[in-house]
Amino acid sequence: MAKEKAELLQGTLDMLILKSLSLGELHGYGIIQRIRQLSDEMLNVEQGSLYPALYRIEQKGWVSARWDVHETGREAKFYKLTRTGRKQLETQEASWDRLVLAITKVRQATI
Amino acid sequence: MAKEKAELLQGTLDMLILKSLSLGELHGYGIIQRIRQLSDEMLNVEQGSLYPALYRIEQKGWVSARWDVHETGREAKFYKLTRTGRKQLETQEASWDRLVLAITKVRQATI
DNA sequence: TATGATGCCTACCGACTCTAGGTATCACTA
DNA sequence: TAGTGATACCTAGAGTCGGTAGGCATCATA
Repeated sequence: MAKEKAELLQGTLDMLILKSLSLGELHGYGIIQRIRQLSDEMLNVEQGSLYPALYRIEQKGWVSARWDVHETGREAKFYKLTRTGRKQLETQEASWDRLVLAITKVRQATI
Repeated sequence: MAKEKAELLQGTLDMLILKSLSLGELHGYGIIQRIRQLSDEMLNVEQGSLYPALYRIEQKGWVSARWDVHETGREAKFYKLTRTGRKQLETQEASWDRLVLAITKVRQATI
């Protein structure tokens, strides 16, 4: 991982994928680019992390996939958020917020 | 895990332990209590998570340990942040801040 | 022609947290 | 006095997940 890239914590990748798909259908490689772009280059998801994650997420029914050809003429596998996936995204965002809040409390402690 | 407890993400436990020790020497069981208390009961560290984590952290030289008797008359193993540990805490807090910032950016995206 | 970007995938590793057990002491209560 | 819950330590094993490293194909560009 490049020196300036923030490393992902286990459990955050799913949320990032779901979030990027909530903005519209995307193929795998595009998810990586979207996350990198939206995070101002701070987050770099490795392909070896993404594809297994997509598989897991699809198994859980949070996304649906189909092969298609995009405007450049290349084939790619497009993923789309399902209704369940959208709910899951909300759940994960809420958990994230709780965790950030809790950790903030601990860090503010000065006793 | 109780329904209202936020689950820990892998990688956050070290920071919480180091932070709680930065407020003063503590024994293992006390670390759990301090984290729970400081987080307003939102974070509950399991013993099976804590003790191995303390061992790892001690191996890395971030804390030093000694057996002692505390005011209640009971024996306990007291942990103290080392200079290296304090540096590590700063590093981990900075990483955490970067990650939170990056994820916030992604989540704010609306395209 | 070759290199880099795009696009997909898998196998294996390493790190970490949790569950579930075990042991012992102490205070309190039925 | 027997039992229970809190305090205090520990370990083994399982499961999850992200990263590394590899492979393959296409396309544009140098």
